[in-house]
Amino acid sequence: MISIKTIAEKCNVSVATVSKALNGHNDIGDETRVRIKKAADELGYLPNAAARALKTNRTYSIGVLFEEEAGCGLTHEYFSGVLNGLKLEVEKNGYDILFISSNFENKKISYYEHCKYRNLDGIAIVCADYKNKQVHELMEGTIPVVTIDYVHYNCTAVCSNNIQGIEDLLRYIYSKGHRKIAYIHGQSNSYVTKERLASFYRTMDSLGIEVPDTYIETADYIETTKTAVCTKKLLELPDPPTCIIYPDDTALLGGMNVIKQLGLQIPKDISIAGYDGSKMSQLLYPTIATIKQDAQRIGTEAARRLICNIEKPKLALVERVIIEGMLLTGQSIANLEPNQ
Amino acid sequence: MISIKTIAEKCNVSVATVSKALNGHNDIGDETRVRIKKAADELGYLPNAAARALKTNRTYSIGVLFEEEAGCGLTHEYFSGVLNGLKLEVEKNGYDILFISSNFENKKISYYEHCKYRNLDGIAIVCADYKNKQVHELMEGTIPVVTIDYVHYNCTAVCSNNIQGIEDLLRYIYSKGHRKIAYIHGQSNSYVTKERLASFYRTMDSLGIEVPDTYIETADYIETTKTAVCTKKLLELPDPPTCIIYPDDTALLGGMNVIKQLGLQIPKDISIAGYDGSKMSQLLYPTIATIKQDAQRIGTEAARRLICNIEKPKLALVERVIIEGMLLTGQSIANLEPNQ
DNA sequence: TTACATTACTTAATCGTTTTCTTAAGTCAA
DNA sequence: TTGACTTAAGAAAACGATTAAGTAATGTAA
Repeated sequence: MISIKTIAEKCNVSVATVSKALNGHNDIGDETRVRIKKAADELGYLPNAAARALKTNRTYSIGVLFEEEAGCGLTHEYFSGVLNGLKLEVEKNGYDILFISSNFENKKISYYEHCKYRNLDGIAIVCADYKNKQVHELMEGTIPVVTIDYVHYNCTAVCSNNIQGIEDLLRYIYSKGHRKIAYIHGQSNSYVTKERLASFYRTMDSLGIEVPDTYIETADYIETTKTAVCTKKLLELPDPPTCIIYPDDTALLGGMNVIKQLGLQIPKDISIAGYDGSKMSQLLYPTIATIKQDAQRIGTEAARRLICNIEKPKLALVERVIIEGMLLTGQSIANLEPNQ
Repeated sequence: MISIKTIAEKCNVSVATVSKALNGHNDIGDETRVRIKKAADELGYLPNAAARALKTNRTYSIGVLFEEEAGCGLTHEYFSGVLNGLKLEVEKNGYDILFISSNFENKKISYYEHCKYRNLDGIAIVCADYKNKQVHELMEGTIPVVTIDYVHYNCTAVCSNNIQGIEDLLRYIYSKGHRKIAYIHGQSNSYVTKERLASFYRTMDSLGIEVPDTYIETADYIETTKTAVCTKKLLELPDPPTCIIYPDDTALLGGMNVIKQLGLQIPKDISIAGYDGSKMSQLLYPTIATIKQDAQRIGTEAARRLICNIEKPKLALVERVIIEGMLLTGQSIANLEPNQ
């Protein structure tokens, strides 16, 4: 293995000189520095990450927490988009990404312990169960953390603008003449759901529309069984809605199928909208009204803030970054006011 | 920081004794071992990964190559399924996953150099551009490698059974009475495509059906524009097919839309089939005939073989593992022989 | 009793870096 | 000439673990 020592011998200098030359210290003569750098190149020298980490307490690796509860996780287009953005930005800055697990040798340890053991420079929590105490231990520890779509007093957070997203979607639907709008929202305990639901009520309120309780249902994200049931229920109401908003584009499919099975047409008989702006939503027929979340950008931004907090601890800040989504109108919302 | 030294002082023994006690060497007395382990637990001791790696040349981390060329990559359900399986199995064995990039500090280095620098114990190539010389450098190096859906003389490979997959799909379509079957296949340079296409011709041959060249088209995976064009072209042939097989479930959507726009019904007027068995394919209306690839299992199996090769180099083997897919018949294939 | 094993430890070297403290040589002003 | 300063390099300790080699205390066989 080519080490600093090999170079030192070749150049007839000490290892200290080599180290300093390669790290750009200014107490090395120009001629010597050039000679050493040339030798390092020729020998194909690469520093040993472990040795460096041991000495400097910096690993240049970022831990990513990506828990997949209930089939969610890596296979979700939104989260993998975030991860992708994160990865690109982190790598651009010379860091690597390591997944945080709660295993160590044959036994279980906490996420935080795992991070300490691996000496991670920073942590990005992309997808996690925030009811898990271990996740809070992580956020309250001493390693810089950035959270995605979740706010904690001790961590920088990057969030999709769910409030604006729902408002935009709703105002668009309203502009097409809809007044009877139902909302099947996601699991009610999540941060994201709370924002979206509150924004739904606020926007409806500001539009002067009272929402009957029968128009609000709960279903899981991604899951289609429950949305199918809810859709049926909504359509069979004495005064059914003219438009249904789903938790996300995937969950929407459950409703879409029921609608087709009932022999109804979208958007002629019933309008529908999703959330996420998944690739698929724009490939369906008709294309779906939805809010495209800028997943990649959320990842990039999270990486940037995190690295900044790592490298300039004096300037470190607990920030709140909001990333705007974009309305995709699609063809799934009927125009109820042809005179407009 | 709690180190082996802290424990040694607390127990009045040398650091060597602590190290050996914790690592289960047998030249430590029972009473001492128990005392040391207890102290380690009480102090919340965790070994320093860097120090250990430096001394032992083992990092307990597995590099994953996951290149996203052209929007593919992490957001693809198949690949992220593989990654998920890989992650779970690797973690169960006390390893962590690190993404391999080609960055180091501010400059570019090769994947292989990156792996050497990080001292990775093994490498899983999940999604890569095999025309890239760097990928071959990786496969031909001295670090154990497992490849997914690609075979190289120097690496263990875990592949989805594409040959059987296409055969199963085709025989099912045949059994429903179809004889005029078109195949829009993926990019022709890939290993997977070659297998599928060959299997298509072989199966048709063994069924005694001659395939007109006009029934074979090329499109990209995931991409819908080209499949839309091809579908139109196929349907306008003087003697159009009764069934079209698409590169994958996503690319199929492009064709599906064209079909609907032409006012045709699936499967009454035209039958279609996909590949992958994506979640979405079974949520569409009608549900799609497709081959479900066992992505998670492919990941698990890859991890298992890789770790085996790492830990027992004497038994290390270049293996070829084939993972079977499963036919999902769906409702998208018309029954042309009602008497059957 | 001697010689040799066995047991249960300790000593010390080592992995590849970084960094503080020295040191030697050269420069320059008084 | 002397002392102070600057520059360019080296020596050595340190990071936290592992491990080969050494050592004392005990047991045991001839």
